[in-house]
Amino acid sequence: MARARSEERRGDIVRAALEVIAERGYRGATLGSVAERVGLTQQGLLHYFPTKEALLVAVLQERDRWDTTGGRDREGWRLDLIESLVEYNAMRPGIVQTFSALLGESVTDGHPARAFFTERYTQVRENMAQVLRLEFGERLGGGLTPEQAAPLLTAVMDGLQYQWLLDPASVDMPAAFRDFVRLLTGGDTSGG
Amino acid sequence: MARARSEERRGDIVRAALEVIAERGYRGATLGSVAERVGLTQQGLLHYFPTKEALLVAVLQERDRWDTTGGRDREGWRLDLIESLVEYNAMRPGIVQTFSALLGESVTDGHPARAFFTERYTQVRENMAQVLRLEFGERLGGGLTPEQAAPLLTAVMDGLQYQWLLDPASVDMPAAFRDFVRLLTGGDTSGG
DNA sequence: ATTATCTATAGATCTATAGATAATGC
DNA sequence: ATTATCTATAGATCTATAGATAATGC
Repeated sequence: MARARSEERRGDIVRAALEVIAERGYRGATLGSVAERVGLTQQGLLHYFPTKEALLVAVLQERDRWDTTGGRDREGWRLDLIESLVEYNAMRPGIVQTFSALLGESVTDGHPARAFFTERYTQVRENMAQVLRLEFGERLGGGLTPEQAAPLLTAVMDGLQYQWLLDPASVDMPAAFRDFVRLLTGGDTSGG
Repeated sequence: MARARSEERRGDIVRAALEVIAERGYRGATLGSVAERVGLTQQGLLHYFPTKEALLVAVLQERDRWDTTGGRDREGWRLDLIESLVEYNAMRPGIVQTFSALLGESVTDGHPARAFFTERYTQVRENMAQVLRLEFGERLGGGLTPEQAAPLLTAVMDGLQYQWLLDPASVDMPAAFRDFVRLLTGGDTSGG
């Protein structure tokens, strides 16, 4: 019972942290504001996560559960599932904002999420290359190899997220992503 | 004399701010650390920029001078100049880091750079569409219109910057960008 | 015993204001 | 007069530690 109650509490705290980080970034997020959101004092929160960085680690692990694109054991990805993921993301601006803010911060010197993102992107590029190879073989549109296309596919996903977060009315993220996939897979070149 | 000296000082301060923001982001950048870098006290710096936000505004204006891709009066851009810009960026990780960190932060609620980036991306997409139209007409690879391709081109530039900043040894940013341009312009599809 | 929370608080910072001092430019 | 800087400091925060209190689980 106690264990289960405790795990629940930790989950609540991580969810609150996701929200606060979306609103203010990790540096701007205070333990007090996360604690308040779950009805605890700041010191009460530290009982569950002994430091602010420990809470960040839990948040990053949550990301891996939520979006397994970077997962090592995910062989089952196909390009249309990635399109679906982008569509799903378009319905969850909060969570997209959390991780876009974290990615942005992570490039600063010595940021505690830096190693996480570096490793994650290495893995994501490998997985994307594998997905592309399995689905389209050695050559894609423009004569690109899967390894050449993988960082582009990844970049488009991230870059579109920023444009979309800044101006959702002007950027149709899923449609733009599908446009890119069409381009990549050497879709119709003739035009309408 | 005094005017000239003062402008110099302001320029020094903005350059120092670019560095500190690259290292810690805007929220993490303190006026004291910027001031120290130019040999002033924090209060001395406030003589030139009365608030932290005023300094940020100057930093964002500096971006517009440095990278005029978003400029309203830039009709002279061509795709190969944008490729050159990416190559140039690859030699300036510091400045790329500054603006990647700022972009990441800017998606958080009420961030003082948010309006700047929102407007800037609207302008950048328009400029990119114009460049693509002038150079390649109404249809690009995959049958995309210039307006469809513009957000993708923009997204690839930004997305590649994050991957490159996190792991410069693994991501050849200029080469990847050229790959994308080749893809976009319907380059060789036959493969090697 | 262990777990969950709280109050109190140390120790660091941070931005911004007030007001002094010295130098420069009419 | 104006400009450039400085010292002093108010007023807010922030993270993390110490230690108390109450409840839960052997």
